[in-house]
Amino acid sequence: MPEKKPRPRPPVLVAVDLVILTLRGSSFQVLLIERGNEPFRGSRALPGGFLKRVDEDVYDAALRELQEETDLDGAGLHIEQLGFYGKPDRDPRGRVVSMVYLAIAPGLPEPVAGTDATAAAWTSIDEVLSGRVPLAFDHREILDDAIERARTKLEHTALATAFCAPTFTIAELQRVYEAVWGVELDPRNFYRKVQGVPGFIVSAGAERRVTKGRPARLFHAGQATVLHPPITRPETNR
Amino acid sequence: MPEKKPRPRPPVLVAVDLVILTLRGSSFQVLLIERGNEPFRGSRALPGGFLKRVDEDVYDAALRELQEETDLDGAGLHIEQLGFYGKPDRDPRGRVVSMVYLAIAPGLPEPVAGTDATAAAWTSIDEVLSGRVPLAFDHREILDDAIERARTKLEHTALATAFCAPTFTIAELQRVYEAVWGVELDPRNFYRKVQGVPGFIVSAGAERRVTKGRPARLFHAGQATVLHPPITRPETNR
DNA sequence: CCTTCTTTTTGTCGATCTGACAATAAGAGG
DNA sequence: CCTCTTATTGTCAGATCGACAAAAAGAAGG
Repeated sequence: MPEKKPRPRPPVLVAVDLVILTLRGSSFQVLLIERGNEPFRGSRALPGGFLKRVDEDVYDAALRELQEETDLDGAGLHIEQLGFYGKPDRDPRGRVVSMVYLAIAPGLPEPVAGTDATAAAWTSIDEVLSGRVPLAFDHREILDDAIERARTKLEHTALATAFCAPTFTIAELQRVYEAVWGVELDPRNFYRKVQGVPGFIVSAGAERRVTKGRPARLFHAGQATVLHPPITRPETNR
Repeated sequence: MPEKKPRPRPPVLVAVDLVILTLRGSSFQVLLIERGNEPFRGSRALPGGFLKRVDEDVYDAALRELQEETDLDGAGLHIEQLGFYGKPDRDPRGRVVSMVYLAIAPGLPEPVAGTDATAAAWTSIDEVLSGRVPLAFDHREILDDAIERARTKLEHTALATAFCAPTFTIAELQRVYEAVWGVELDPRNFYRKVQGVPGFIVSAGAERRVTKGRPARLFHAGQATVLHPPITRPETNR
């Protein structure tokens, strides 16, 4: 916080960016836009923008960007701070500090085309991590941080339920862990383990939903945010 | 990230604040300054300030503030991002967004008096949490987040070693957990558990250091950053 | 030197948890 | 009714955990 007599404050621009992760089928995906302006015109980038009014809350700005890019209103959607990115040379246009939020959404239909010349599209995480889809600015680094955060929080928080619809089966929850961690889990042990965590998932009546085999019970997210005991990630995969 | 034609950008100031936590004896403490200027003149606050130059890295600014307030040069010291705080009304002087870092230091001697009319002092966490020491701005909220972060990270990262000198005993490490969590732990089980985590602590020769009872072996931090298995917090204490 | 006290380190034991994997249950589709 | 697929319940040996005993290694005092 400030002290001293009024000094000239460096002109720094504050941006708000979003990493929106989802699961479509068994594919771990992120929402990217195609930039319509320089710099990095034509490149993929994370959705985001600057504060609109001087009194706009940073969190509200994130919700606004979210709604501009997707048709999500943020209700029931998981949003948390990821961090800030403020290297002096990260934007060639000048000094820009980005406040980045991480949002987790259940599998959604095709994204809405953005306002102007921007087109939003779900992109496979693998496509980005392999380098086939290069990202503008330092957004690759930001995405790496977001993925690492999601992988870690899956272990000891109820974050996995944010990838699921309001009601889901245990097998669907397992697919979240498998897709985000990139591993295969034993359904029997996963079933037992998940049910053993108090407050993680609660039965949603005796309902059922069908695909091919035996009908599965439906659950919804419990009130627990931290998992005791945690769902541990197999050590073979990092 | 930005799009569109050049628009007027809201004048937002970027501040950098620090939560510096340490352990002095068995007391969990935070470094606070006494504000020498309005607003909140005379109140306690977290150390921090604005970027000095337009091309100053945010992280470098945090290191600079750290050195101005303590005589630490950041070497061997744990520093991580805590988050950003950007509510529109958090600073009566105008729109200020704070980027906050969390620093963990081993028990240090008395802090250095700050530059101008500011005095830095270690303050017991309990004094602040109980409300006996009110903080300026939204710094109470920031400190709450920092403490929560430290408590959680103690469980599954090697953060506890950042509270210790380069070389330490297992009993000293235990005191870190006990002070930060506010619990008592069984020395026998703690000893066994800590040694069972690969890469957490490594023996520092057959050295020893004395107080009263049997001499203890010395260790230093291993290369592990995440703990497998984690050091679980007793459920009695939250 | 011997006894007492303190703190560290090594064990022990039963309850619990975990991972590998068998077996059963409940439909769908012929 | 038979087969195929997926969900759910069991089983079992090895690992882990919390509570607690016991041994080890000095310091302090007589």
